[in-house]
Amino acid sequence: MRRYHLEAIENLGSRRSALPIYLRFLNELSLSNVQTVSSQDLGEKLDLNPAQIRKDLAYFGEFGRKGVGYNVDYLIEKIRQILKLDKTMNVALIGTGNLGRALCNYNTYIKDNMKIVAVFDSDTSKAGSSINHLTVQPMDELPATVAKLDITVGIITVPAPEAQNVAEQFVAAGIRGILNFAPVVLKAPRGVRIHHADFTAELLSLAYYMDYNDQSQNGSASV
Amino acid sequence: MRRYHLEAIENLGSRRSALPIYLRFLNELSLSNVQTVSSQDLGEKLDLNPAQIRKDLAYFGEFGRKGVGYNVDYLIEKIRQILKLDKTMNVALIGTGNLGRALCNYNTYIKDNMKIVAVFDSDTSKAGSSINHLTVQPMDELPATVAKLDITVGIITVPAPEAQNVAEQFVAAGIRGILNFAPVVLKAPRGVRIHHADFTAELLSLAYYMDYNDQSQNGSASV
DNA sequence: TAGATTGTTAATCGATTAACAATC
DNA sequence: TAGATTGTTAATCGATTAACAATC
Repeated sequence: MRRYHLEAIENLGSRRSALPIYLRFLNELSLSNVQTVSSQDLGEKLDLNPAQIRKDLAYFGEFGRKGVGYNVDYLIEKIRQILKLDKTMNVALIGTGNLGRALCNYNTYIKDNMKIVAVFDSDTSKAGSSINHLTVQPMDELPATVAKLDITVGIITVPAPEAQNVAEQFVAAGIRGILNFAPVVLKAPRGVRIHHADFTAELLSLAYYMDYNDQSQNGSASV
Repeated sequence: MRRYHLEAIENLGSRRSALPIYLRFLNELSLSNVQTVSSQDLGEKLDLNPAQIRKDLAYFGEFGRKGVGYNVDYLIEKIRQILKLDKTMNVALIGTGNLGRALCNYNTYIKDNMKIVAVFDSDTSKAGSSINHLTVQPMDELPATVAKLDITVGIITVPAPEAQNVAEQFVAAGIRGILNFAPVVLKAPRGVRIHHADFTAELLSLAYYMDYNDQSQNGSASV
């Protein structure tokens, strides 16, 4: 009786590696003036298999030195290059509910390379109001603003039923990547990348796993 | 030259199935008075392989009828049982920044089975202020409140450097599951389940994939 | 009955891990 | 030199998909 599949929902870290995750920890190390790190160290801290980390990095180049490890600052530089974090991207956000406003306030920059430069809401009564130095615009200004400000990324924070429609307006306006917070699976044409930031799914599965943990305490199974 | 690994960051949907995702779509169908659905239909809508969906569901029981498909309402009921969505869980949230406040306002219920019933902030000057009918409490009241209100789930919306510390306070107070929004990998003892809702990692990898799409348009590769 | 669709086995595919030669 | 740690190959493990008998 294996729990073969729901395991795949897994919390981050254990499975599926990710350069962004490495980068975050490397930045910490750099701040603490650590100069060198081994795949062993990284693996321990991030709960990953060292072989996996070496393989991930080796895929993009030879960044380490045998017998020594990885130079922290050099590795940071390389990963930033790979992830294209050098050039800043302009971001438009649609949906000025609580979550949308939170993101706008988060910082004008959400992470080093992403900057929210325009905010929209389909509710025209909201147009003209101000969020963290940005003026909320009506939807019909989207195409012109995207072109004018060279916006390449869109963030969707509208209610689920509106999300697909909003995504299509982003695509029509020429956006290349979308981060979707609405709890629906969105479709987009090839050439437009959609990432989902769906914490409601994480919450829903949490209860399941909490009980699963109960069981494993009564004897069997790992995790 | 395969992009073998970063593919794993993938947007939801394509790989790794998940009962919560099925449930969401089934609920839509139910609202539209659709009575029956096939793994084919589900697969098309959710961008998943029908065999995968059948396998996922079959693992928990025989919910379908050969030659017919799945009864929507029956399947909803079963999935809700599996995910333990029947009983409500009480949730405490720590960190009343923009994101924390957004979640509190989201609804007193965040999803059917989770209810934020207490809010904390380590900044004692914030204690006593009110967010959506909840009074912000100082951290030292956490253990007593968790016990009194039978809180089993914790949400972390503090800055990254504080997150591990906050998680440990949750654990000490007896919480069983944590949803972490801070961009760090948290450690917790066995028996405590941690899920990550890390949209910053999704954002960071977005740029990488947007360029990758460029390349695939110039000839090669799938995805 | 003929057509459809499940549940499940078998085949494929891909990802993770172990192991080790190369080398700092 | 001896010890450490990479990059990478080979072995394992697990997940995805195809295929099909069972059956509605």
